[in-house]
Amino acid sequence: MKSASDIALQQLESHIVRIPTRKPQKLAISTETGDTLFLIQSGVYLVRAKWCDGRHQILLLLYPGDCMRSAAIPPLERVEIAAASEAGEIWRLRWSAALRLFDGDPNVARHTTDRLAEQTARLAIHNAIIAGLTGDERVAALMMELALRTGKETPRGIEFDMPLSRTDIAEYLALNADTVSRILSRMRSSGLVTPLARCRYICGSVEALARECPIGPAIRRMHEPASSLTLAV
Amino acid sequence: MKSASDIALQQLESHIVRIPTRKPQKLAISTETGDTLFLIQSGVYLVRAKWCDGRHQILLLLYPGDCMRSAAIPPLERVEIAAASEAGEIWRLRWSAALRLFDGDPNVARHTTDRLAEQTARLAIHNAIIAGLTGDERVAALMMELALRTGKETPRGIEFDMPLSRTDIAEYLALNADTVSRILSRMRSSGLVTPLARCRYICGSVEALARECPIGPAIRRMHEPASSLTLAV
DNA sequence: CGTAGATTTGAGTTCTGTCAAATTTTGTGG
DNA sequence: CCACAAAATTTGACAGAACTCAAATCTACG
Repeated sequence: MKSASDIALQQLESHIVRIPTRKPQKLAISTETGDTLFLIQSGVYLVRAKWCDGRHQILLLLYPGDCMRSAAIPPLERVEIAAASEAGEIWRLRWSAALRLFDGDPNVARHTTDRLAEQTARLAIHNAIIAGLTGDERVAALMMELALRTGKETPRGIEFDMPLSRTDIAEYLALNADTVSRILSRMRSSGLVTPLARCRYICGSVEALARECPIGPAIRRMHEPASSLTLAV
Repeated sequence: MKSASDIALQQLESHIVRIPTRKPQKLAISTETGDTLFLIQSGVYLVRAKWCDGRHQILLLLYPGDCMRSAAIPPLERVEIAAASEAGEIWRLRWSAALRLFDGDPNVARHTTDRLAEQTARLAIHNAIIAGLTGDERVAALMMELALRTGKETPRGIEFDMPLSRTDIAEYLALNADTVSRILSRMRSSGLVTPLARCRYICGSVEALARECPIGPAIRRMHEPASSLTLAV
């Protein structure tokens, strides 16, 4: 069964640039390049901003199905989309081409617009996380996000990859890499998450994680697979 | 001369609810109400989220010309749009009605979509401000934002209203009201801004403010009146 | 003029950042 | 498969920025 968006995307074939990526690969987003739409096909990506004085910051995580419009990126010095997963694929097309498609197919326009609205909501909730939660609560929120978005159910809990290094986590959660390391040590010893391998964790109970952070329910609604925000087209 | 968006908005007359507001007035945004589009006509508004434990937080400031789609608001407990200016006007229409209009007039669709993308960029830059700047730098960023968005040039500098209370500022910048008060005292004594009256300031040099915060140039590009992001329709 | 609310300021505490050293992990070549 | 170097992570000790609590002061408004 083909969904409307599949059909619409076929019409775009000629305009889409398919970009397979490996782990540290980066796509630059500059204002000069012109307005661009990115469609995440597989893998996790980081939207990272770099400042004048060499400081970095991760604004947003992108998951499969997400859309990202470069005009929605603030005019910071340098912004890039960095591949966090070992392998992934991202599609790129000019916003003007997307607009032409939208004119012809309102359903695709709606789907994309709704996805972009979801990005906005994710930014807002991430704002709330950074602004209002303690370090431990922020890390718990990130674990929930990754477990719900990319995890797989197993008899022992939800298993998921952690594609972010300590530095990445710190840049995403507005913490220090040393502090992140300390917090993860505490989470390990309290049994909230258990490392299975390098960059792979298992979480016995997402409920326990949710109890660790005051906006747990909102994070669940935002990232849970069958969420009302994941619009069927 | 009528702009395209003016003409398009005329077609919407029958669907728009015009809401004049006074200072502490609040418009509730709930997921049950359905997807809604808000158009700021005049005044400054706060998008405020309330958490379970009674804590508040201001996610975003809205200025005249801004659009806000309720689907772009995260599923937090309670979210509301609060009037910050003494008087203002905000228009409300259902997203479904907006979509019908978009189908008929691609220009309005583009204008609205671009405005919503600008909101996303504003959220992202606010993220960067909260995540990476010190308290003093954050307040400087807020002053720049208000001065550039709502200020008027005078021989002595830019004059602007401060529609936010100390508590509001604290909720917006992820600080404590006491800390905000201390920072404002320092800014007064260093002459970066000078109070003219209750809730009214004059800033002698926006450049001096920009020097106080590492992402000053980005804030300028984001909020300056003739910015490339303010799209002419 | 008096009261309620907002703001300012001080003193002490806590969380997180900074710096440095130890330890683990990863990648490379023999 | 092992040894080695480079990078990432962990952990400790200390410092600093911001929070909490409390009291004093100011402002708006009836």
